[in-house]
Amino acid sequence: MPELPEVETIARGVDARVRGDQIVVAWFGPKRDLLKTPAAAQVKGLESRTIAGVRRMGKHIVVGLAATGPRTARRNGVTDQRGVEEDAQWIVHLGMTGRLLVTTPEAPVEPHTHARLELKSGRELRFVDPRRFGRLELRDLGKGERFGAPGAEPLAIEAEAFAALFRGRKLAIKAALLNQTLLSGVGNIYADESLFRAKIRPRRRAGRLTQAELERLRLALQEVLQAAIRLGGSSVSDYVDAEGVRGFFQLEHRVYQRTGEPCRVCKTPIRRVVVAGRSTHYCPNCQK
DNA sequence: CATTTCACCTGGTGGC
DNA sequence: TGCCACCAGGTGAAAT
Repeated sequence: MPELPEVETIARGVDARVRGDQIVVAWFGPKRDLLKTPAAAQVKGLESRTIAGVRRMGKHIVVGLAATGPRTARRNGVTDQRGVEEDAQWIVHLGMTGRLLVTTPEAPVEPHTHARLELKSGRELRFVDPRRFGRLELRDLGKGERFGAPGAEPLAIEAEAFAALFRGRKLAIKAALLNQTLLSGVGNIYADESLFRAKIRPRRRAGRLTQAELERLRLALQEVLQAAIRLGGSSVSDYVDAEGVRGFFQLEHRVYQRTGEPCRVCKTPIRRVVVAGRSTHYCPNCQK
């Protein structure tokens, strides 16, 4: 479900609600296939630590953790942030159906709730994921386990570096956009939407795109991701942010899941094909 | 090494 | 209503 804009929206929302809070109790459910770090080690790394901040890296949510010391003690309900130094990271990947929610401990526990972090403020951070394609991991920075997304950051990459990613590659440009070791954060929706806006067919070989096409693609990708972040992401079925609010970018989709509907530019019916094993939508007239 | 295919899961939808 | 096929925002392991 979540690609870069959805993960960014969630990370910002969670950060605003839990930054500076302290984890009192960490609980993990019986389904352990989604734990990359054993539950006991995650509990140990989380309990009594302070949340230094929450941010996005690629499609991952990085929860920065710091030792709770006198400098982070809460005074008058406000946490003093001075001296908070991240010494561990809780890495959350949402997979297809994962959600990270800030609730109260009394809120009904939804089915497929796999983790609950009870916070000192009275809030609770929950991870819910029906399909269990998500992953939870604890990294100890003291052991040099700092998390780094493998691919380039799509919102920051510049023209030359972007072009270099695809040089000499024979695979379809759509498949290349989905490869997280090249770019981290692009998924099925934004691959299709950026290719439409750049007027490039998804099955074109990546290495055959011209310099001009690659630059159109980079700018289209950055624009579509930024626009989606502004609208809180795309809610195709059940995506919601940290507060349970849906995004609105699905209203701006020009090809994704619009098979057979008229192109918003030229009225040609949108076509669906399978590329890299994923549904791929494009306008056969606008995209060359 | 590069690229493709498939398995991993649950749940919703639409056809019969 | 039930049953079944198919589809879904992702990604890693296995095969080619």
